[in-house]
Amino acid sequence: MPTVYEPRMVEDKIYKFWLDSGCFQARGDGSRVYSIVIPPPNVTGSLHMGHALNNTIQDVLVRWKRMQGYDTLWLPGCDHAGIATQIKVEEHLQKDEGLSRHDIGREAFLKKAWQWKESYHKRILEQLQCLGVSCDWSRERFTMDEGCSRAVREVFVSLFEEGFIYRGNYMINWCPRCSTALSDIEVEHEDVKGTLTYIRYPLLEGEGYITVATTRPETMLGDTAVAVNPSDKRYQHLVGKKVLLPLMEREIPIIADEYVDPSFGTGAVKITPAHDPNDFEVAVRHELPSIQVINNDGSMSEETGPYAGMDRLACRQKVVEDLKKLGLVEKVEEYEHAVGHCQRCKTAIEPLVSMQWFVKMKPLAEPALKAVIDKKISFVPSRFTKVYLTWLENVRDWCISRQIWWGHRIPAWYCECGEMIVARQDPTSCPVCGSKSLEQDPDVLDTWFSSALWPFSTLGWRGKTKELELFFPTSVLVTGYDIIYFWVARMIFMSLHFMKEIPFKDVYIHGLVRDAQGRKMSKSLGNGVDPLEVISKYGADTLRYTLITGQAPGNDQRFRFENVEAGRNFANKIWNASRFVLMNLEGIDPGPLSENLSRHEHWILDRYRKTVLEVTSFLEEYELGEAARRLYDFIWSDFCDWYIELSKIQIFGGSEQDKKRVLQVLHHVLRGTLKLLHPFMPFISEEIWQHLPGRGEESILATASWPIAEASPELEEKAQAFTHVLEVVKAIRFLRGEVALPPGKKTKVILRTSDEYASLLKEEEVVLKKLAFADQVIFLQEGEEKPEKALTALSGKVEVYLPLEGVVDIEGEIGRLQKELAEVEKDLMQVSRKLANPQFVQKAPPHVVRKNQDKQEDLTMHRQKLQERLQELTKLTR
RNA sequence: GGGCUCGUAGCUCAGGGGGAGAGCGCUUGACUCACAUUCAAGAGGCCGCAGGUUCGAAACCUGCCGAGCCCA
Repeated sequence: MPTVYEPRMVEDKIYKFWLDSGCFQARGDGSRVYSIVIPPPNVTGSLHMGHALNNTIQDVLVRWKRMQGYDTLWLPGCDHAGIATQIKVEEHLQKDEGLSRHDIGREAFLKKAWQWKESYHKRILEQLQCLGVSCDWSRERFTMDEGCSRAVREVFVSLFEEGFIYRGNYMINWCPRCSTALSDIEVEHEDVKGTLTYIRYPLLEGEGYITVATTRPETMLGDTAVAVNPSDKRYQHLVGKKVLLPLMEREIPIIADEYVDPSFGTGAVKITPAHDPNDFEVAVRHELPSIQVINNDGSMSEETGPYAGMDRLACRQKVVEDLKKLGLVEKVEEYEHAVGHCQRCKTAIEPLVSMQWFVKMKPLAEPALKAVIDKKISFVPSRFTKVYLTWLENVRDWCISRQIWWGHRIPAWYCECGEMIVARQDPTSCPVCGSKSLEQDPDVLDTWFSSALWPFSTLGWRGKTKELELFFPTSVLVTGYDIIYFWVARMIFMSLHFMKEIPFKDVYIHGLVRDAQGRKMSKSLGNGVDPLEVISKYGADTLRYTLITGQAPGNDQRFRFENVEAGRNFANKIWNASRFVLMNLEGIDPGPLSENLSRHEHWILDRYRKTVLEVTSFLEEYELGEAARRLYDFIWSDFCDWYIELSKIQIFGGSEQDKKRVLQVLHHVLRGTLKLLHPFMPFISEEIWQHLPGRGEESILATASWPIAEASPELEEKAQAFTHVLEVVKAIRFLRGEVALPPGKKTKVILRTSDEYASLLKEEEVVLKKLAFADQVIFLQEGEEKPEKALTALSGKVEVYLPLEGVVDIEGEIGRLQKELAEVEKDLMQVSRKLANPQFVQKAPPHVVRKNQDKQEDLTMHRQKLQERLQELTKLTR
């Protein structure tokens, strides 16, 4: 084994080893089940850090549960990502061939899109595998594969038949660049600096005018009313009157509606039903006509007369100019307001009335709310419950038709007789008139429509498959908070409606991976870090470790290379600690632990036992970061810094029997530690495992059993004594550090203590010599005379002296001890004050009181010994 | 405007009613037979501010200030 861990020599080989063994495949043998369906990555491009985090979390959970003996299914797959992929393919087509999708036609375009899908799908698969994910590749799915498409069609037709899907002319969000409708949540609101233009609308009868304020003057061409709040005294006399709409010379009424906010602008607002969602609602209530003045491509419509054909923004300027000429612009104010932008292309959204397909949300949302309120589904962390609930409580109907080509085509046909047919099977003739001239709706469904079915469509629904029976509902969904609305909520209501069951029990929400400065990683900023580059440079285990430890549930994290290096160093530490154990185990089968263990062996076994308990319970609470950090501390500090050093005493200087016993302990602890480590760092742990003797039945770590630990007061007690020894070691090291003694320079150490500790420390003399670099340890009883020129430290009840003739600077030593004394006195004051408070003694739990009493006792003794020593040293200076 | 997160060591962040933690950085010393991607030792913090609850608050509650996110 090389002295430095080289992931590149290991990872591909190990992944292939796992695949060949079939250990990632769900068994389906009826044992207890743990299942996850992957949030399917988009086939638009390559994986980013967010994917790396998301999939690492899932892999940690799945590997852990697999080791616990569950029949685990982690079902992988990809999403066709309608608009996003279509944009990419269009760009590609334009760049390579200078053609638009309309130039080549629907069929040819779809062929290109499928080719795109094939190549990126392959890439994503490889990337996931580089990360080490333990997906069941035999069950991989794609949102547009045959089974998923069948499920989409079934769901669409069923919902239509049940009246949950309807088609109609309603206000939708239109992206002029993508030329498609979008759902409400695909619109991102951004504050934009704009203007608020105050326009005078002359009253039809008599003198005067009513002034309205608007951020979009060009839409006035489509106004069909002016509205005021019914309670607004300023305008009550005008309600029911009419104004003459300038430029258009149209008579429009002044109406009263609660929607109007009297404090906005002048308190009177223009109503443009065709281009504003709120105005649309007002128009419905007051039966106002709707005039479309902006076309789907963002140009002005025929309805606008002289403005027809102008771009909407150019028209805005022209309208204001013309109104100014007529003296109808009262004023123009600067104004900041939120403007909707297309999530995909960032173009400003145009609200339009358009013929689209919708899902009626209220009745579907209700059971989805109930399932979460009743705690059938839990969000982790729980604060995301509220995010989910408030959205669903206020949800509006979902526009699901998209005017693009890449996706599931809407299964609706229109006959020349006007009949509409929605069917599971493609119709050949009209059931009403018998005509064979049917045309399918050209639109496709919102990508999230198929994603909403993912947990059951991938398991074979609507067939009654064994997979559905065994693995549904799934155990947990792991995803980011950014798609709670898009995906989580929709999966829940679709599943409740069609499966009559929740899709998953827990929803584990993680944060975003940001750059080192805390900015969102994005293509336009160019600050993204490619997970594959990190993997090729540092190894997949290191990346996984970095992402997992950088994470607290639900919180964003920054990706910093300092942390990556820490992870790399950790991997190397594990590698070398294992190398040490394996080198010494060469040719030896250690067998089970022996009965007669030394104190420090009990100590490491106790530390290990606690680590097992803590790591396991952290995992149970989805505290993956804490679990990994806990393991880090155990491996680096307890196992490497202390125990391996201790074990060298017997390995290099003990009897054969001692050596064998130590190797048993080393082997036992390493074996268990590799298991604990495996979910987090699967490659390195498996590679070492394959070198480990005495694996028994457990030839593959990925399917080895998860360690079990129990409370053990006896072990704990035995281990406890050893911590005193370690304290003395630390005290000696501290004193050596004070005078910068190099480790090679051995010293004499004098310990003065009561009998009880003296016998413990005498028994552990070798340990003291080894770890504290001492060549001689002298024990003095209490009362025996102390050394004069020596450094002093206190470790509990043990006085530690380092007699260093010629090195000891008495003045310096006095100064140091005085500083320490001040500290001790400060602490002692605090504790004493606490204990002097009768309320504290009375009300605080007994163990806390006891603790403080002990502390007071220790500090008092400490103070006394410091004072004595200071006196002695002061005498020497005279 | 409503909701949520965050404010802890120089930096990045864990933690969380009863002795302030990690990694990196810094200082000192060391190529000691697993590892210099290392080892040993150390310095460094009114835990954002102000009230409240409590025997006890960095933690819980309220308000404020600052950073960010989501929704309208």
